[in-house]
This record gives sequence, C-alpha cells and structure tokens, in this order.
Amino acid sequence: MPELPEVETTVRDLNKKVLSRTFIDVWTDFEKMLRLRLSFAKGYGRTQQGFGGQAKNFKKFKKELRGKKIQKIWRRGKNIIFELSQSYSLLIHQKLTGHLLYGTWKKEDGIWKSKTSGLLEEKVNTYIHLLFTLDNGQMLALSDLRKFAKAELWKTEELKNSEEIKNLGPEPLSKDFTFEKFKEVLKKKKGKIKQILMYQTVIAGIGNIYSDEILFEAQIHPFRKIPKLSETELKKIYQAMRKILKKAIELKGSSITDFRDIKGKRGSFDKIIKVYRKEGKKCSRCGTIIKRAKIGGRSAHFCPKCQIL
DNA sequence: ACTAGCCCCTGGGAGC
DNA sequence: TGCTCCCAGGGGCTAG
Repeated sequence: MPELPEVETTVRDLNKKVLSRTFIDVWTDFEKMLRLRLSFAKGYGRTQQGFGGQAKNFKKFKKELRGKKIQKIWRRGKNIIFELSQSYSLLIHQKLTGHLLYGTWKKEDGIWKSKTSGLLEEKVNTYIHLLFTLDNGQMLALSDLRKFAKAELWKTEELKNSEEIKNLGPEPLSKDFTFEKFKEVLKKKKGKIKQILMYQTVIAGIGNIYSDEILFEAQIHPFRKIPKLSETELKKIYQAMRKILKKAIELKGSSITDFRDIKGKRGSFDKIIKVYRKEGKKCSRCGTIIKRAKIGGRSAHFCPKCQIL
C-alpha cells in the first residue's frame, strides 16, 4: 500500500513526466472516487462534512478540470497534490491499492490495454478506474483494485486551509522535525506506539508496513505504551523512523502488496523488509519466529524476542 | 473532545 | 472443482 516512500516515489516521477502538462479530458467508470470540493460551485455548498459532496455530476468535474495546467506537484503525508492554473488543485489519495501510472491506453473488450511498450505487465490495467488525458497525448491513469482511492478538485487556498490538510502531523523527514519535536508530538498521546506512529494527525505518512519496520529496527514492541517509553527508546524510534523512510525512498518504495511506480515498475524495499507479513518466518536478527497480533483492527508484525514488551 | 468500531471494496485463501 | 465465508487495510464517519 502506498505510504510516504511510495507516494514520494510517485511524486518525484510525476514531476519528471507531467509537470507543465494540461488536462484535456477525464474518464471514469467509478464516479464515487471523484469529488468536487469547490465551495463556490452551485449545488456543492457547505455540508456538515465541510465543503462539497460527491460529484454526482461527473460532467461538472470534467468541465472544471479541462484546460487546467499542472504547475506544481507535491506530497503531504500520503496525499498527492497537483497545483493547477487558475488556483485549482487536484488532490489524489491512493489509499490501499491505488497507483498512478503514466503512458497510453486504449479500451479493448471493456479492458484498458496499455499501448506503452515494455510497460505494465500484469493486471494493473484491469483496475484502471480513472484516466486523465494530457495535452501531449499521454495519459495519467489511476489503477485501484479495491476502489478506495479518491481524487478531489479544490481551490488551492481552500485545500491548504482545509481541516484534512491542516490537521496532518509533521512530515517525518523534514529538517524541522527534530527529536525534540518528535517527543513533543508523541507525548500528547497515551496509546500504543505502533498505532500512534500510524496516526496521521500525529505524524503524516506512516502506515502499516513502515510502522512495523521502524519498530523492528528500533527493537521496540509495537504494543508498548507511549508514557512507558524511555528517552533512549524514543530516540531509537526517531532514528529508526528517519533511517527506514529514507532507505525506502532510495529503493523506490515497497511492492509487497501491489505498489508500482508510474511506469508500472516495482519498488525494491520489500526485498529488505524484516517483519511486515513475515509471520511464521525466522527473525533475521535472532532466528525467533515472527509473530502477528491485532492492534486497533490492524495487524502488527514483530519479533517477540528482539522487541520486548 | 475524545475514541472504538463500522464501512467502503475486491481478490485470495481457507474450509467444506 | 466450486461454492461460501472471511479477511486485509486508510481513513471518513458515527454512536457512545
């Protein structure tokens, strides 16, 4: 699933490929993943959830997006933000199984077939639910097996001031995010360390894979409660977080589930994954069998010997 | 203001 | 072989 390193990989690739391109057309077979969140648009006024509502009218979404030029592409947490001309922004969250792909496709027998050579083996094309045509004749596709991903059109200022962006915690790799800051944000919470690391309002961008890997690296049990962690242990977690995330970006993310870069290529961090989905396998450090346990409806993977409760 | 738990989805694996 | 059941998993939302 795309977490910070995967999203960062995607954003870097997008900057090389689609910066300065203009959206010409949009296609979807799943309108639910699109939302118009323009406060001024008729029929999309403020609701109890904030601005907007589901883009029941796909035509409207298409009309607003057409002709907008991509001026900047950046990441905040696991969100991809395309800043467009006329102060519009397109927000894409890939959620569990979404990934953006760049190339050309043609629909044959109801299935999108890739026309880009050497690209996209496998089934990713079957799961294309959103397709943007660009002014250079190329396309940007959102492939998403589980259809949880979303694409939202905003006015840039409103997006930047939105609850969902403003409430995100600090970027774990930013220069300002020192150990002192890390302690400060964690100390506000009392829960189990793994859950808190994945809490987007505490720190933005870490999900199940990297929280498991960070805690293995730091030799901290995922169920440890924040207030019980010593200064030394917190430092270990902080250092492991920076190390693991940087390494994962360097390796262009993990493809343990189905992440691909925008050319459909796998990342290679999964080759060095130590615990995530390694239940029943031997710990690379001590040989003990890796365990899996439920935490807040999610599974945590850890070495019961190296990571003492 | 908090948080636990449901819900959105679909492929894959288990059980029969 | 083929059916049914169950599960993963980020985050929005709701009920408590």
